[in-house]
Amino acid sequence: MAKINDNGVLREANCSEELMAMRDSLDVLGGKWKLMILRFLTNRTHQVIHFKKMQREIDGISAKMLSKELKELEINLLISRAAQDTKPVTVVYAITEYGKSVLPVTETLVNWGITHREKIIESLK
Amino acid sequence: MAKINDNGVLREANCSEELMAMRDSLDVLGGKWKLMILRFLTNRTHQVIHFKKMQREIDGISAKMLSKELKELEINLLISRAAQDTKPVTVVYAITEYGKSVLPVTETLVNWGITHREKIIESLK
DNA sequence: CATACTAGTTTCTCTTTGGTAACCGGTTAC
DNA sequence: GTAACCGGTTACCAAAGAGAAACTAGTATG
Repeated sequence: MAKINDNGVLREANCSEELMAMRDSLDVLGGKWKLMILRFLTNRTHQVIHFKKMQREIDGISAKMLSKELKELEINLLISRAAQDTKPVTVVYAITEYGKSVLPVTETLVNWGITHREKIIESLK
Repeated sequence: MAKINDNGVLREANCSEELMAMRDSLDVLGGKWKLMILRFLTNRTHQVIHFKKMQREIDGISAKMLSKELKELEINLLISRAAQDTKPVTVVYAITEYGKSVLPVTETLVNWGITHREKIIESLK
């Protein structure tokens, strides 16, 4: 859309809008852990996921970072948090319907990572 | 693939591989500027792009960061750098064929950013 | 009573990231 | 000569990111 000519004028406005949209995305999804957490929860919609389970299964994440990232994801309505009256207290985290809209992003990143690794291995031969 | 049962065992192995692939991607593409730069260059394949032009058109990036990020992208073969014997010296940056493989990633991020902004605006009404 | 579990929080520290501004060499236009 | 342009680099500094470890509170188990 709005790609009427190729001299760059209308295209440039379009491009800057695209970069702004990407900046919006990166502000919410950027950083070391957020997309990892979202992907993890998306893959486990059939399981009940607790804090400690996530910490054990997402490689390298500390309790501090996990806690902080979960809060931010909850504020942006990408995940839900539900404390249970069990003993000891357990908290169930899950991806929201809105959080599932991020799936295409993590999907492309997973695919790119796989082909990138293949390329690196190929280049070492 | 490998989704033989739903008790979590085979699925989990698959998931951890996915997270590793995403970690690989984020190591190369993560950070504040790399995907922005790649998207910018992808959109301008029909134009000659110099350092100063990028700095002017990628909102908020400093010469220091641009220089640093371009080096890292070049090392990973995602962009090419070609110094021209003009006066003053100009340097032409372009996306490589391999760099174009990142297009699906930036595309999903652009799309998600657009719908996310729409959602935020909607929620303010 | 000691230990262990969940779900975090707090403190301390180090590293990374990132911005500003000055600067460099070379060239060209006024 | 001086100012301006290109393509950066360097120095300085502040803020954020991130890890390790200790710690809290409540419950339960041995």
